[in-house]
Amino acid sequence: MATLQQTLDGVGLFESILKTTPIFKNKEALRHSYTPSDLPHRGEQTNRLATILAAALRGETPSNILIYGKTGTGKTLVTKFVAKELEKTGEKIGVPATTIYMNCEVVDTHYRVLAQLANTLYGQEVVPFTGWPTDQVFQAFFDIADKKKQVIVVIFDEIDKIVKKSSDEVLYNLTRINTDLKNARVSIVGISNDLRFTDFLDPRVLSSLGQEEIVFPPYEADQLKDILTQRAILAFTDGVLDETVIPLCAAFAAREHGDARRALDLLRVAAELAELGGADKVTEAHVRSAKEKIEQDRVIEVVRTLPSQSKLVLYSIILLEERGNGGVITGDVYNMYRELSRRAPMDILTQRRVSDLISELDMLGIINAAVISKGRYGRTKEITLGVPITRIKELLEKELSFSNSNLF
DNA sequence: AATCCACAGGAAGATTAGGATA
DNA sequence: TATCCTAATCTTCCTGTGGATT
Repeated sequence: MATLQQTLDGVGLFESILKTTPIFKNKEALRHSYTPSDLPHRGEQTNRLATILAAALRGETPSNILIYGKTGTGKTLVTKFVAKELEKTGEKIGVPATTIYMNCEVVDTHYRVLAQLANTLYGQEVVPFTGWPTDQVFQAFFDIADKKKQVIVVIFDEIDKIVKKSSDEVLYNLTRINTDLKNARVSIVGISNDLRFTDFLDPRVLSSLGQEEIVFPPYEADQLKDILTQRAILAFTDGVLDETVIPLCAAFAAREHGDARRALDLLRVAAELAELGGADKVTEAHVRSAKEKIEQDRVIEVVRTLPSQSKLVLYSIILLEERGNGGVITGDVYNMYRELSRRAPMDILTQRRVSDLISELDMLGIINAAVISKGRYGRTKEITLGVPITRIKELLEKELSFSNSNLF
């Protein structure tokens, strides 16, 4: 230890960092994936879910369940928690209950769902990523499932994704599978962010899937405060948080549909900023900068994943805004856009389409586009940028020149 | 009051990409 | 593997319109 200390003193780089008390004790406790042993303000939902699934332990088939709630309301956490408890208890009392968790953002096709189910039950890669006919995969899953008497609880997280991306056919098959199974029983838990996603569902699937429904309401500000306090005790060294920090994080997150993830992110990023700046306490100012940073990162990410035509439209708007002779309107943007795509060269879209792209950028919150009338001089959209441009401009120049170098 | 700009934004058809199906 | 389907993207053509100007 002494030699290490000497080395550091010699280099001097880490000196100041080591002198201050570290802010984090255990950063893991702030991650989304961290499962605390106690879930504040979700007792009611936990109990409902456990009560329904308890049927599995009595050897009956639990009702299928649909769980609704916006992002960061604890749906996934509660479900995973209950699922784990169910397996644990099942093992203890000798009633086999298997739970399979699946995130439909990743596992998003009919084939992949069945392959994942089969492979989890076999405990190894029996079904390859691709290649088999879908009904053969279904048969493989069916066979392994029915080998022994057991209840299989399949959890579809973000179930709305799979319905939108492919179809509800898998769900239909799974809801009917119990009539053919001799030993095993399958029940389904669907988790959805989208409250209206049942509109897209086949009514036959819906009636079977929605036997029970559990709603997770957004957290109130003081509930968020409790959650943050619970995590903060684990995550931080005592006394590094100003007392205004947690209430402020909670208030910001409550304003955005009571998202606990957002609240935790704010707290974590604020503390990281404090650490980076060499501060020994996290203050209100850090929370405010954290809010800005998170927002910027979000925008950067959105811009990065934009289709290239939209990027070019956005770049045109930025150039015009910088030039700064008054309000930017659709016609100007289109002329600039056409000039740029001609030079690129890229396909040139019609003004009608570009107008829609501008509206989409508006929806994403990157720009503000308001329809105004300039009287004799027509009706148009007046466009202003909704976010600071420097980082976006750099990003766009990098990405657009990657595909061609004639633009700049 | 009438005109008319510069688009907005709806409808419908064409084109295209990627997944489903045989 | 080929081709069939579907949903998303894009075009063409269109009607509608707030208000400064005449």
